[in-house]
Amino acid sequence: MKKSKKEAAETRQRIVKTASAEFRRNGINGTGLSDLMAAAGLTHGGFYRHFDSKEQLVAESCAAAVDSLVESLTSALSRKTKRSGLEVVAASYLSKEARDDSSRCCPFVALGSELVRSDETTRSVATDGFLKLVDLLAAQFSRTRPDVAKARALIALSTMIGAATISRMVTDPELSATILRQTEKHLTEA
Amino acid sequence: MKKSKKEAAETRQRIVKTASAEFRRNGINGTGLSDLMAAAGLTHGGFYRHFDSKEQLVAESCAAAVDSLVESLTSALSRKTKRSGLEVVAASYLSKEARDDSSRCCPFVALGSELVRSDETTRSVATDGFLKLVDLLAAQFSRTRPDVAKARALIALSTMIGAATISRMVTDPELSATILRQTEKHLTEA
DNA sequence: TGTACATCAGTGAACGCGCGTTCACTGATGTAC
DNA sequence: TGTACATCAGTGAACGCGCGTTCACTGATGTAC
Repeated sequence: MKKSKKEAAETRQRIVKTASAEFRRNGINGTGLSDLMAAAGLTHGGFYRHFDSKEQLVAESCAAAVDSLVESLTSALSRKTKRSGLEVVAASYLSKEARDDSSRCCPFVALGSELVRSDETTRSVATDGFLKLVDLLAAQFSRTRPDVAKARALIALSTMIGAATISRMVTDPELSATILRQTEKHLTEA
Repeated sequence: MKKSKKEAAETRQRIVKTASAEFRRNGINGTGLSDLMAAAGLTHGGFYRHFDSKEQLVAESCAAAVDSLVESLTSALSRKTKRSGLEVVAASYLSKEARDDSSRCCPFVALGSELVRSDETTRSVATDGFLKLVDLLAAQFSRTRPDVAKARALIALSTMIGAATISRMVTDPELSATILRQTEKHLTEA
């Protein structure tokens, strides 16, 4: 049953990609390794050929989630429109579609309070990921002093992450929509 | 071993209060009923004399956490200072002390992404709690149209919740402090 | 007011279950000669 | 290039553990007469 090195590398990548979606969808605690491996088309026994522990996969899939978010934001930003960079990013964070598609959303929105309780390595990976997002957004504030741009980006991201989290938690659909709308308006008018 | 009605009611209250701290400290999934009951000075078997399920306790302790937060904010706001209401609230959300004391912090910061995955009842309780905080903060924006004050409060709370969550997640102490400081500055200068 | 009895808060053992992890095994892959 | 053998990706059963929940039991409380 042994697979070639190339196949094994593809399998590993598939597990990380699946995990990055499943963790965001069902939470870290809510995603068992058996279900996760099944979702990747494998049985659970093979997991430890690729990873030392579940926590290691959490860290890697958090990094993968950030990378795919950065990629999708970069691609949206490269489509030249009349909208500012911040408008594009805010629309991506604060649309109803993003709110309802947890498997593809920002990992800090989907997993925020779970990441806070993750181990040092995972939190360190999450920190790097957050800084990547800060840099990406700060770069959109052209003609602004770098330190000011970074502060603005940091605040805008915190605001979007908080608003997106609350908009998911709330049971009243109207309130949820209001949170998204008002926050987007606030960010793009300032 | 039966206790009087008064004692039983006190016990129930003690369990909710303990849970409200323990859930915030260790997360909902990270807090087992045995440990929780032990922390309240009881054995786990008695739990179901007071609650139908763990989830019911989650809902009640979320409400209790919001109530105690509202109380502590109200008390801080009533101490007349030169600071505006928003300044007082922001200081309370974004101080290092608040960041490091998870058992007493805002439940949306401590449990955000876990509450999103909780059941309808819990999320409904959380929604009511969020609206209480919105109203409390909106009331601080005097001489402002009520709908504008509510929008401002909603955005300020989202920002504080997002920033506080990220400041806890991040491994770099300097970055964590910067997030708190810049966000507080941003909120109180606007 | 006193007595007999039902109630029920709290105990601690036990339940089934799913979790993360381990392991013996299979058989295709990769390597040494 | 062909052959013998070591490697190891993936399988599926099994492990111990802690979880939420249930239950028989105890004995003080509360109630009916």
